Amino acid sequence: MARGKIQLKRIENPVHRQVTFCKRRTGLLKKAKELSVLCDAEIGVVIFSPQGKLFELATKGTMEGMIDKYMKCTGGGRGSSSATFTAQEQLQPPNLDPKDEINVLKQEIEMLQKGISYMFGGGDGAMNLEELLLLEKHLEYWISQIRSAKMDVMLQEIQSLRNKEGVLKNTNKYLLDKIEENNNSILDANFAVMETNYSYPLTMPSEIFQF
Amino acid sequence: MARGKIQLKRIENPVHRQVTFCKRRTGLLKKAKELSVLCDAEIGVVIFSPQGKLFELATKGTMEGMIDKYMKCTGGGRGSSSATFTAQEQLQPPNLDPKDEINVLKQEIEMLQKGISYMFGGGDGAMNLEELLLLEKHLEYWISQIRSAKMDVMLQEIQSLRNKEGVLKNTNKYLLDKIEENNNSILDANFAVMETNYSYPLTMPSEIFQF
DNA sequence: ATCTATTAATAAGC
DNA sequence: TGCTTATTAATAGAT
Repeated sequence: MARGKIQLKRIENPVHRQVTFCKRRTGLLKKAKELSVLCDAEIGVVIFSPQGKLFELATKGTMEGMIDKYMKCTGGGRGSSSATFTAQEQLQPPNLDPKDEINVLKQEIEMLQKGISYMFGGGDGAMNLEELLLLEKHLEYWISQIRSAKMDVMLQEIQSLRNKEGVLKNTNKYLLDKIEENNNSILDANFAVMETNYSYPLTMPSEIFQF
Repeated sequence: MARGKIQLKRIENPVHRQVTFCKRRTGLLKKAKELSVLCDAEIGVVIFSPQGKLFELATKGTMEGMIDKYMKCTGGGRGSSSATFTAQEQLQPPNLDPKDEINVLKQEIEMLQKGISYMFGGGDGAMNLEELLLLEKHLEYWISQIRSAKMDVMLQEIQSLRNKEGVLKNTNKYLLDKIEENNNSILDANFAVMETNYSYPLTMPSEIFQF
């Protein structure tokens, strides 16, 4: 997929093959993780390099758990090497084999980690313990900071508007008083002048003051 | 990788999720096959859909063979299945005594739970796994709901205050117009009346209108 | 399922 | 290995 098409056949040049193996292995595991996260799927990938080196990925729980699940699905009663782990299936608190207990605990941790990743959206599910501890320590602070920032802006806006409201109400009162006074002075003047044709409301429409 | 970036998190829309699952599952298996052919690697992929349906690929021999090979690799040589944590090529600190390992993991879990309790303030640290899973699934929804509720209240307040502001401004304008008119009518009347001692401001203190 | 506009992966080259 | 870049491949959203 770059600088030229590739042929879908074994790369003969050993160097090229090794480089490609490394790159594509990474890509494949990334894709598997993405699929798992995006679609809530449980995925296990096992890769043996030509030299027999193992690379693996289990997106939920352990690879052993995946294998057990796989065995059940395919109905294969064949115990094979995984017979050891079939007992792992949700045996409750009573006495667990240490290895099983470790697996159970690891699963729990992974789920907790995933939960936290979800909370923080961008998580790729690969947070380590140190990061999580730091997270724990500063979480409340972060949350309060973010909320407080948003809150400040909105409260400021509300306060500003309330101030405006107060000023405007005072202004209205002032203006109403003036009108009253004008009115009085006009009435006072009436004794000396002819009635004018002009008229205006002495009170404001009441709904104007309805809040 | 198309028509817009995607966020690396569970797709909430079930239809989209299903479609994406189908497409990416195909893509993943294709990539696995390519890697196997190009680099002469032996690859096994197991995918469980959210509904538990199984999809698999074994590029050489059978999946069972792969599993056996895997078991030999993990069980025999390299201690423990390091698949759980970050899955990939994470080398674990040498071999821990199983009992120690269990204690370490238990501590980790406790700390993670504490972290989550912190986030939710009221937590008593006694959440069980099921609760945590539920939490994980609905967390984003909860957060958005809570924030949206708060936001609604504040936006409503702001809108209400803005409305008040508008009404009050209009009222002020109306009142000012009336004063102007009154003033004019008084001036009109002046030709016939004696000058009165009464006076009033023709304009409002300017700072009243400063916002 | 099919069709594209885009993003993502990656072959080459250093 | 780790970058960078030119291209190809995968695929999100729409149909």
